[in-house]
Amino acid sequence: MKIVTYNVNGIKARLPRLLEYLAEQAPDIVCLQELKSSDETFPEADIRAAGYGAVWHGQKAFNGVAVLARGADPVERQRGLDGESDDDHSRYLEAEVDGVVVASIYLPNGNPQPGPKFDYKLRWIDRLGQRARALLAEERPTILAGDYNVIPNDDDTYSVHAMQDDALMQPESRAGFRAVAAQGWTDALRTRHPRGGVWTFWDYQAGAWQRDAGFRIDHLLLSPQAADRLVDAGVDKEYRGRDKASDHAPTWASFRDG
DNA sequence: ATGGCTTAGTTCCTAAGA
Repeated sequence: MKIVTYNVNGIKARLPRLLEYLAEQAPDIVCLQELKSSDETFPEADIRAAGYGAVWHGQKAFNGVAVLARGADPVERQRGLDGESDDDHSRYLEAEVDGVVVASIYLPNGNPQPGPKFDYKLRWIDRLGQRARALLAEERPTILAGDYNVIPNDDDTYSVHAMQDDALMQPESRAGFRAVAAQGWTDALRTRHPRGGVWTFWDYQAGAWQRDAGFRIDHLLLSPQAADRLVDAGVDKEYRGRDKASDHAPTWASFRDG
């Protein structure tokens, strides 16, 4: 089983790329972020025609997350996180597919920092941690996949210097991410690339792709029951270089059948 | 770099992203 997290940066603009990816890689489960589409304009028919069922949590222009499953309809478990009743951002969608619990996560960017957007980011990480703890208690194969907007380690970026003031790698952002992981989650990419140097995002600006000036912010966190089945993990980097690509590349983990 | 692209909506400019 191959599960992918893919920040598409606009599902309408990216639909040809997404359908191409589904056809070429045939992933079993895909967690999408940054749909930038309302619920009403989500391209359900195109995705279904490609052989995938879907659940989605949209929002006009910004944010938006979805879970796709090949040859199956994901069963929604929860949309949004508890703990902040006036939070109207579509950033969390949890579903069950074929006995596996999956969440598609779009953690707030948090720039500029310091400031209210950074404070929201840190609160959101805490709220995610509370949900993650409840999920661990279920003792099931569970995967929290998404754009965490956190660079976990210094070797997860092309340049610590260039990113040192960015919300993505502030000590508080890293501490929040590590606190969630330390509950008992396994960072799938890190187990396969323990010395870092693997990127999932390359900025559109300043020739970042051409210079390979990227960093790792898209992560798959695995419950112990999922980690036990982990076979491999990586980044489908080639898709970042294609015409009209997202600034993120599809990031994946593969599993033995349970 | 207070922003070099890219996306979407209020479109022929502004806001947001990371």
